Amino acid sequence: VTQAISNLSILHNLMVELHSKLQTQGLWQLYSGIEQKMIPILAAMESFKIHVDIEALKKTSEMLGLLQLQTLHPLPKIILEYRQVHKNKTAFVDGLLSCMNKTFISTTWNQTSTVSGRLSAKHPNFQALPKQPLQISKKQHIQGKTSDVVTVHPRAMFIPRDGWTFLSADFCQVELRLLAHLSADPELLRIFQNPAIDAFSMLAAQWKGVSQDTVTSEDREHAKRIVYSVVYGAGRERLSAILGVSAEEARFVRSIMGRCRFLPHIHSSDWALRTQAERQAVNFVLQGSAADLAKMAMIRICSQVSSGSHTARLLAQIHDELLFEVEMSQVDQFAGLVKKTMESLQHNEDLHVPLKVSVSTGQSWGSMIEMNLP
DNA sequence: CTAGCGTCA
DNA sequence: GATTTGACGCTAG
Repeated sequence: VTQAISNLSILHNLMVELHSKLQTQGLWQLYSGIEQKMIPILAAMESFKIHVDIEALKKTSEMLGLLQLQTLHPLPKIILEYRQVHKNKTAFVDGLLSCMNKTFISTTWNQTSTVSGRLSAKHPNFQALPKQPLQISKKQHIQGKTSDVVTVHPRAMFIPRDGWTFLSADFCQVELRLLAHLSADPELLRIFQNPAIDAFSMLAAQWKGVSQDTVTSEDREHAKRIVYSVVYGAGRERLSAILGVSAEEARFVRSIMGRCRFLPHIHSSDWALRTQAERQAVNFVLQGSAADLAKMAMIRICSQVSSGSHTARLLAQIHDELLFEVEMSQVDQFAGLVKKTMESLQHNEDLHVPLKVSVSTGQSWGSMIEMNLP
C-alpha cells in the first residue's frame, strides 16, 4: 500500500510539473482538450478488427502480379513506369547534365559531413550512382506486345580521356576484416588468413547449400547484406562487449586512428535511444576505421604519385574503392603500386588480419574488368 | 543493422 | 505559392 501511495505521489508530482510546463507554453488546452481525449479513442480503434476479404485480396495480388499487362487497364502500369522512367531521367540524366561543365563533371567532396569520418559527395553524388544497368521498357503500346527495352547504365557514362584508362582498387570486405582484427575472433581470422577465400561467397554457398562456384552475384550480395545486418544489429550485445564499446564509462568510441564519436545516449534509460547508440557505437568503430584506412591509402598513393614518375590521377573515392585515371603505358606498373600500398597498410597499422585489394581496369566505369595481379 | 545524397508527395 | 520534411530510391560496409 505504501508503495502504491508513493507511486501515486510521484505521478501527482509529474502531473503538476507537466501541467505547469504545458500551461506556460499555452499547450494545456490542446493537451487536455484534444490529445488526452484522443487516447481512449485510438486505443479502441486499435483493438477493433477490420476484416479483409482474403479471396479478393488474393485475386488482386494475382492480377497486379501478372504485370497487369494489356488485360484490364494499361493505366497503372503506365503510371508506375512513367514514375520510374521520370525519376531515372531526372536523377541520372538531368541531374548529371546540371552538373556538367562542358564535357565533364567534377563532384564536390565533403570532408566534414559524416559522423563516421567517411567522405561524402555531391553534385553529383558519385558515390551513389547505380551499379547495375537500369532496364526500362520503352514503348508498351496499349494493344501491341512490342516491349522495346532500353537499358541505361549511368556508370558507363563515365569514361577516361584519350590514351588513358580507368583503374579502380577495392579493399575487399574491409569492415569484416576490421571486425576480425578488432574482435580477434579466431574463426574469422582463420577465414581471412587464406587469401583465396571470398568470405561472402563462402557464406552464401553455405547458406543456400550449394557449391561455392555456383553462387551468383545476387547470392553473394544477399549474404553480404545479411552478414552486416547481423554484425550491426543482432550481434550487438556480444560485439559491444568484444569491441569494448559499452563496458567503458566513456561516452564515446574511437576508430583505429583515434577518430571519435560521442554517444550521449549510450547510458540512456530510454531503450530505443540506448540500443540505437549501442549499434551506432559498434558501427562507428568499424565504419570509421575503414574510412581511416581509405583515407590513408589515398594519402600514401597520392604522395608516391607526386614524388615519382607516375601521372595517374585519383578521380573518386567510393568508400572502399579508389578510382584512378592512368596513362595506358603505366597501367601495369601503377596497378602494382596501388595494390602494394593499400595492402601494406596492414603492417603499418599492425592489423592482425591481411588486407586484400582487387584491381580492375576499363574504358568506362560501367565496364571494369578485374586484373590478375600477383 | 550503420553511414550518406537526391527525389518526390 | 513557395518551402520544408519523411519516406524511399540509390550507394557503401
